[in-house]
Amino acid sequence: MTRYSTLRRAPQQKRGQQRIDRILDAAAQIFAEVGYEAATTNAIAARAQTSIGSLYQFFPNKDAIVSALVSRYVDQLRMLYDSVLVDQSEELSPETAIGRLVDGLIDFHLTHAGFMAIFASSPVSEQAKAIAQELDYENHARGEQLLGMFVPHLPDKKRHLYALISSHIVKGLMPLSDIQDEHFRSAVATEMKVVLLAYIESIRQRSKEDTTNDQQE
Amino acid sequence: MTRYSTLRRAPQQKRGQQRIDRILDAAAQIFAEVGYEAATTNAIAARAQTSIGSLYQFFPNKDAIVSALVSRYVDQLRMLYDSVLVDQSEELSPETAIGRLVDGLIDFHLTHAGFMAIFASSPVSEQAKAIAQELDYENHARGEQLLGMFVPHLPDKKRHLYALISSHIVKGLMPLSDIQDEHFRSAVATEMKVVLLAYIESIRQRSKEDTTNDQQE
DNA sequence: TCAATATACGAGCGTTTACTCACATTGTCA
DNA sequence: TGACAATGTGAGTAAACGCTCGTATATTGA
Repeated sequence: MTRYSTLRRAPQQKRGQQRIDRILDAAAQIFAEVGYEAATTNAIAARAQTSIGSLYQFFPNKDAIVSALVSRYVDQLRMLYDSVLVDQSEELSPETAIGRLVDGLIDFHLTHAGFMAIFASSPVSEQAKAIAQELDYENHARGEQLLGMFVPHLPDKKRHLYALISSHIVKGLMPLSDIQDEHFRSAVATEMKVVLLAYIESIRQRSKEDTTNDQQE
Repeated sequence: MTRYSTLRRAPQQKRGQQRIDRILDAAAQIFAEVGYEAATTNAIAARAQTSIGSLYQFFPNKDAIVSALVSRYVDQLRMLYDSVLVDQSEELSPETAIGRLVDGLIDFHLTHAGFMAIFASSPVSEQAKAIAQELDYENHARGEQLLGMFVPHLPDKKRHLYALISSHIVKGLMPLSDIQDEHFRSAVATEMKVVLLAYIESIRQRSKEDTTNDQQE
């Protein structure tokens, strides 16, 4: 249920919707190939086998195209998290949860390879930046959720910080899984899990020490 | 000893060199403020209190300005690593080495705040991209060097992978130290050290298991 | 079938921007 | 001091690009 809040006009007929989809697919490709600034609206229209006029029939400007695209991805990411975390029956061990999550995220990034690489941190428009933050926020919020499960009784502030760190670790490692061969990618996946689990373990350790100290005072 | 291999003409007089420096400083500011694409050469010249003509007297094009800038930073980064790692008398513990390194890197990023954030991963030109990879390479190579000290007898391939992971963890966490307040920044620094040390510990552990298994066979 | 609405088209307008060039000023060295 | 080189200047040029608008075609509903 991607929101086209940024559309100039909602499509009324089937061909309108199809054209929008084609434009978005083409845009994703071209952004991935040359980056946001260098991607011309004319090139996007051409790739989508339509005219520049048709493009602007639906999208008020270049920004709106990126926004719609990112919106699409945020939705997919949300679904990914839900499928990994929610539909499981009862208690997950950190190992299996992190394992599934990392595999899922790598797969996600692989599917949208180029675009994510370009977009993740380049200086696109304000509008798009705001929507992109949803993506970061989603990762962070889910991280907090998981941490809450694995390390109970963490003060809010600490849980917030730890989740922020974890999500940025993942963000930093993701690009590694985009480029290289299958074998290398699975090695990266393993390391990503190791890092996160080791970090969680250290959080647990420190949390235990804190409560011990509290009791002493 | 920043290389101006990209200059159109090497400055012969003092004022030429000064102008180049002013232009680079101005460029760093403007890139940080608005990003690479949106930064106009005219704006850079204006900020440097010079004319657009003078700018193009030395720099053949916009790319060359970024390249020179990045070159500058790579050199500074190299010096940072040397000061942290080399001039120490004998054996460093992982704790102190990582501690110094993280503090140094955060300080480095803070000094060049905006520019790094913009540049680190945005789709600038080919020329600049190549030089930026030097930066990544420097981080990776130094990571390998450190790992070699802390965990001897690691196969080259593994040391390579582990260093790659470590450098990308740092890269991912760096942006967190740019934005927020002093207190938050030091918390991030602490976590960064914890993560890296925990990761190194897990590498040590696994390396030990490997050799044990080898002996069993 | 016909009118009304939705969609499609692309030449071209207006603006922005990297970069040039003809000329002015300053520094160097005999 | 004079002459040559180095540096400085900014109006102007050419190209690129986002986007409009007048017009043509397809779809829908009655």
